[in-house]
Amino acid sequence: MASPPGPYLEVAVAAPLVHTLTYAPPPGVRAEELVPGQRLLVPLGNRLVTGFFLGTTSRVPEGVALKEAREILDPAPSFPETLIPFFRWIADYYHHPLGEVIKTALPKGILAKSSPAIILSSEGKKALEPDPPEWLAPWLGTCRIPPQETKKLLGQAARRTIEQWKERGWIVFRHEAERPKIRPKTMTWIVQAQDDGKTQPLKPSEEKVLAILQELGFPEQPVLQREVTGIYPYAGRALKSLELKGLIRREERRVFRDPVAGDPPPLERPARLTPEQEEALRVILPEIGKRRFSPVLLHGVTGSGKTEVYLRAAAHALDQGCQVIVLVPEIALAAQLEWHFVDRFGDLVAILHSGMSAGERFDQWCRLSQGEARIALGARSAVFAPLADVGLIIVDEEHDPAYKQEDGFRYNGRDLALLRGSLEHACVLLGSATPSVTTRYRAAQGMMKQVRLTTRVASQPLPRVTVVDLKKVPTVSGKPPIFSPMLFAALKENLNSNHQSLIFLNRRGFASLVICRECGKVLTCPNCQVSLTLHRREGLHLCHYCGFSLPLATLCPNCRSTALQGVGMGTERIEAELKRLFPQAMIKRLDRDTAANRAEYLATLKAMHQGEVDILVGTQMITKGHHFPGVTLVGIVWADAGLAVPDFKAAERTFQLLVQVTGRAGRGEAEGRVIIQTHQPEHYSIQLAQLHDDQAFFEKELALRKRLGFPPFGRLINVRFEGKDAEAVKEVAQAAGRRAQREATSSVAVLGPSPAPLARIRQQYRWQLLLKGKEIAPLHALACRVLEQTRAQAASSKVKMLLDVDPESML
DNA sequence: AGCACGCCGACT
DNA sequence: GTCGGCGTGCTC
Repeated sequence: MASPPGPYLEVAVAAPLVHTLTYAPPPGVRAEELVPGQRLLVPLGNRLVTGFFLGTTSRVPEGVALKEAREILDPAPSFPETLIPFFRWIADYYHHPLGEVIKTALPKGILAKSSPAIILSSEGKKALEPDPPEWLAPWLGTCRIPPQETKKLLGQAARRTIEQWKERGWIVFRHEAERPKIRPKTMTWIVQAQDDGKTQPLKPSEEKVLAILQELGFPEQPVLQREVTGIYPYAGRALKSLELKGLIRREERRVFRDPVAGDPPPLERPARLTPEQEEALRVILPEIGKRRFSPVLLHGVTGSGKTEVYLRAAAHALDQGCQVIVLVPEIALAAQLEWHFVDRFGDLVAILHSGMSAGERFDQWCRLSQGEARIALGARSAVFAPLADVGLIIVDEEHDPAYKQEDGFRYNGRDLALLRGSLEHACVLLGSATPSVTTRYRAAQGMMKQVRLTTRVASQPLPRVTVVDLKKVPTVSGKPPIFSPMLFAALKENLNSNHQSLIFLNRRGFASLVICRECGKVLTCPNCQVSLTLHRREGLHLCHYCGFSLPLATLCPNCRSTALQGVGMGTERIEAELKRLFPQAMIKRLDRDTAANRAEYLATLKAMHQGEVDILVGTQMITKGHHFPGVTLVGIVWADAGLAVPDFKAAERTFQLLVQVTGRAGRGEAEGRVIIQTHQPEHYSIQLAQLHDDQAFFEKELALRKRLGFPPFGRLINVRFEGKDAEAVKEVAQAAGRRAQREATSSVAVLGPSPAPLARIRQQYRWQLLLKGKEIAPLHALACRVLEQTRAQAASSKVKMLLDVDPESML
């Protein structure tokens, strides 16, 4: 069959294909009529899948039998054309198939698939009609077995029979596209019809419905069909006949499901800005609407009024005719900013986050595409919002590790915000009280502008911070107590004076790390400066970056002491201990486990706000964004827990967390107090957090990173290996490691392979191979070659290989 | 991913 | 001799 003349369509399908595919336009459609971003139904193998039209092309790849696209799925594109270069860049950078990138970017559930239906041919009908098998009888009339039933039959004994019939030509399989599950929600309105002058007799039910309509204000006002059926449940039929008689007209109108339940609480709108806020806006506003890439760091201490700066910047962008994207690290935090934006901008805001139903998300997406909403607010995936003229992208708490997606395609929302800003010539405003080392470095190097907010809005003083050395706390039965005498006394005092307390455990760590009871140091790798993990079974302390190990029975490399001790602790244990110590107190816990139940989570927050909770125990979750004016004491149980994570960002995270959690104390009238318990009071991240000296921390950390070649002075790609068979994973990882070593150049260092810090998750064994180098390009090249060379071996032993570009965490 | 093709053990 | 297991490789 001769191919129709070009141009052809370049299409990305949602399958793990490295290249895009080329199709001929659907029958009767010219390529020029299609709009990039439009969804098409295309044949792929012998099924039909959704494809995204990216643009026309005049060339058909060699040796390819061109197929026709089947149909256009919707008249308007799913995303603006401006996003296509963004998607292409991402696919390339994160080594992820383009179609899958697009699939991830779009709201779930809009991808159409196809499944086979059995169609009976006329010979088949003739042959089978006299004596059909029982299961066929219901379908003989229509000669079609719908896909759902077909699927069932193919899984049964009937399968063989069906295949024989197919060979005889009695049946054929026809692939039918399934309608995507998520569709616009519409409601039916009853509106006045054009009067054609004819009158027809009415049935009693029709009379009744007309009377109800009149009562509801018809025909002056349109009436919702649902209202009518609410009064008279059988109105549907009558309405249909009334429409046929030309007395009314029914209209389907699009409605948007509203994700913001209820009205926002009344929020303060400051009449006047602080001088620092004004100064910040003097810098930021001119960068917006200029249609040029302009990254700005907004470095403001907790409580300094960053939100108001965001709101004014967004308002300015709207005035300039631009659209705005606001990213927040996670939903728990989104709620706060969400209220502020909805309060200020109303329906112009579309909320996109994972806590919403697929239908709601889809609606919000459509409101943005159609220009009805002009501000997209949500977690990291909101960076893909379908806006054609973005003038401002705000990234709140830009340092937050939650911006990194840790499964599937591992992108970083903050980095993509910067990329999108540069591709679409927008201002990108990165806000944080504790900016990441990389961002601060960029600002210091003049790669982005920087503005600072150094004073709290209500000019509360920063709280008094005390550090308690856990090494000097007497042990109870050989183990250190959870609460030092000082923290215990402070908690007791706070309870007596009816103030609230926060107890915080930075538990990114896990039980299997080793601390020296003499000097407080955690065993670390001399090559990578990350902590060693205790592997009791193998009898080793192991580095999860480079594979360095020490024997189980080792002396502390720092002080030669034998007093090495495994440590581990969790919020649950702390809660139990608190309940034992203060049986009369109201104690609540907030962490990933308890927050899984949203109702319970909100109830705890509410009780906290109303002052009913005496002590709140939690993980990082409680450090973020919450404003608890009643809290006067913050206790950090084990500040160095996070330092024990085998991760080059451990010190940075610890510092950020301590500063953030410290900011929770004393936001009301009473002065705040913070007690930091730690085995390592001399560690710079703890000392400098105590002093609130982020400049000193930045400089110290930067010097360290420079020496070790970690970001921002170098780049990382982590090659991960996963599989059910521990031996196979190890073998594949080691084979890949040998290849990488062989190919390593002066510009790439190969660390490992080594078992991943949490070597087994959900029955999957995991190893990793870390590539480190000054530039990303050679890392990419090496990673690709190693993947390519190892692919066959990995596939045959069922080991999955994944790339994590710019890893945020090594867990 | 999904699906067909293809090449070896246990059944009528 | 067939049925059916899942390794291998491709999809415009």
